[in-house]
Amino acid sequence: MTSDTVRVRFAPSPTGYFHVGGARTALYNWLFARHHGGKFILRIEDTDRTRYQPQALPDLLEALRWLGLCWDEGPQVGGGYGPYYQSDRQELYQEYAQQLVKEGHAYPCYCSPERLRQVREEQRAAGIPPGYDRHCRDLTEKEIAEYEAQGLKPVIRLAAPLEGTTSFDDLLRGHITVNNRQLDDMVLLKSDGFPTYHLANVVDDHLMEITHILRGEEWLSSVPKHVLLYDAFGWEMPVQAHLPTILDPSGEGKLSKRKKQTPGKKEMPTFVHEFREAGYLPEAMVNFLALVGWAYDGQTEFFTRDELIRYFELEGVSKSPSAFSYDKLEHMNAAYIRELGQNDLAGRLMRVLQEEGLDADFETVLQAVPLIQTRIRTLKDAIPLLDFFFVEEIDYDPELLIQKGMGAEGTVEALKAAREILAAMESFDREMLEATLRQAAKDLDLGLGPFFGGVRVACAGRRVAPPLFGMLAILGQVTVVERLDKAIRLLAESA
RNA sequence: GCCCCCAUCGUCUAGUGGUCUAGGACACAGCCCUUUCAAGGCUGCGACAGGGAUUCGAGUUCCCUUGGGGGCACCA
Repeated sequence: MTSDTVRVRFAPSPTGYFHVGGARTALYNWLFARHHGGKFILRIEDTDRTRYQPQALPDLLEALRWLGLCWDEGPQVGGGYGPYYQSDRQELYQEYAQQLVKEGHAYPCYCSPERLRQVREEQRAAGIPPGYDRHCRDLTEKEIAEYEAQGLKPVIRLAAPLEGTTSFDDLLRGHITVNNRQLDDMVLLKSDGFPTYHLANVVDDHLMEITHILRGEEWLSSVPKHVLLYDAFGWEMPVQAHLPTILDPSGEGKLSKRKKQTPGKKEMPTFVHEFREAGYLPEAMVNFLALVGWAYDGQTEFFTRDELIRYFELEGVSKSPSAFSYDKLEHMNAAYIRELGQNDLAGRLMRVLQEEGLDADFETVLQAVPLIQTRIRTLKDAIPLLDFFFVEEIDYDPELLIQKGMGAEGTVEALKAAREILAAMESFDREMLEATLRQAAKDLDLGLGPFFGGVRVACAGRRVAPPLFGMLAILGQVTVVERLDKAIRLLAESA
């Protein structure tokens, strides 16, 4: 294959929020296109009016942009093969369907949905594979005229061969053959005039000169039907590669089909926008997603975008379904956060803090970044480590102040001592704070843990907080003394 | 029920007949470091689904079984 002829497409249907599984498919298509210097096309398959969701399209476009998967042709960017919305291509599908009817490859079917359902039920009851019984396949001109006279709107069905076999090659799975008896006469054009996936997909892939189809494994069993269509049209079928399914972390069932609520467990994101909101970095998502079903050498796990483009090969794509590991994603996200420049991280944290309703200022966040950079796995993890910098009064349970082995009274004494020492300091920088407080602990004969622990809770309102000295320096002497005073008062009151 | 696909540690995977007493990563456990929590360092736990066949030799090839996944719409 010549590298400049590769054309791949990602063709989602706007029926809901954009899912990570779809993102992985889009990513592989994008990587494949970039690797071969080809084109990545985005096509919107909006042919189902009943499932259409208006928020799905903006969600999809935003998610793809967030992940950095820019498309060369498609919505908002145009291209020479448009339109890229199938709803704008209706006449095209109707023409092609009519062509097939004319040539005897397809026929109108007037069966009602009720009849079809009934047929299926009977088949199921009888233990035979469900499928259309080809009731309308050999209608006479007269019968057709009668149906039309009744005002019935037909669907157009493909006249699939009754015998023989159909086979094709999948780049990942090799040669696949099915018995034509398994194929039924699929609907190409619905009675509302819209095409089904099968027709629209085949027509568009041909017209858009798609060279490689990389899509989810769930499509594998409909490829034989597509082969029939390509044959009927006399077109060459693009190269096929069916990507393994992404499974729920339990390994049971597709991630996209998982029940959102697992009792007793926290709800994990599955939509791309949810990952963004949860504080995952797009570069980490891309790196991680690339590795769900693909490996380079089994050793390297961190790749820049350019490295992914350079190394990505279909040959490295796994055939078996893979579970989606949130643990590994978090690990990778944390690693990416650690690699971020301080200004960069601070900027990203600002957005998260503001979304949380905190009145954060960039300077303070930037100062705090070195304290928390190794402590957060997602951007959202920063909230409990930073929120107390940006509120007037912190609110917490006074019980938290009490340190192990010190009791309430001992803690009050330690806090009072710390308050006096801190209030008396002339310079409040990190080094000075560390030197002073360490000396104080020694002088007071107090353990570092309990002594520092009380001050930490008094100033942060939490037992887990950023490293003490840096935190105090950022808070500033006035605030620190105020908070210590309050802590002493609270503890005295509750005792 | 029928059809298709798949099968290495709990998970993601490396492995394309001999270098495999099977490598890496996540998770988990222990130790070190340590003011909390992390990060970091070291160590440990842990897999070729089962059975046949081919071969001097099989994780690697073939068959069967089992298991898992997907599909069987006027949805994509």
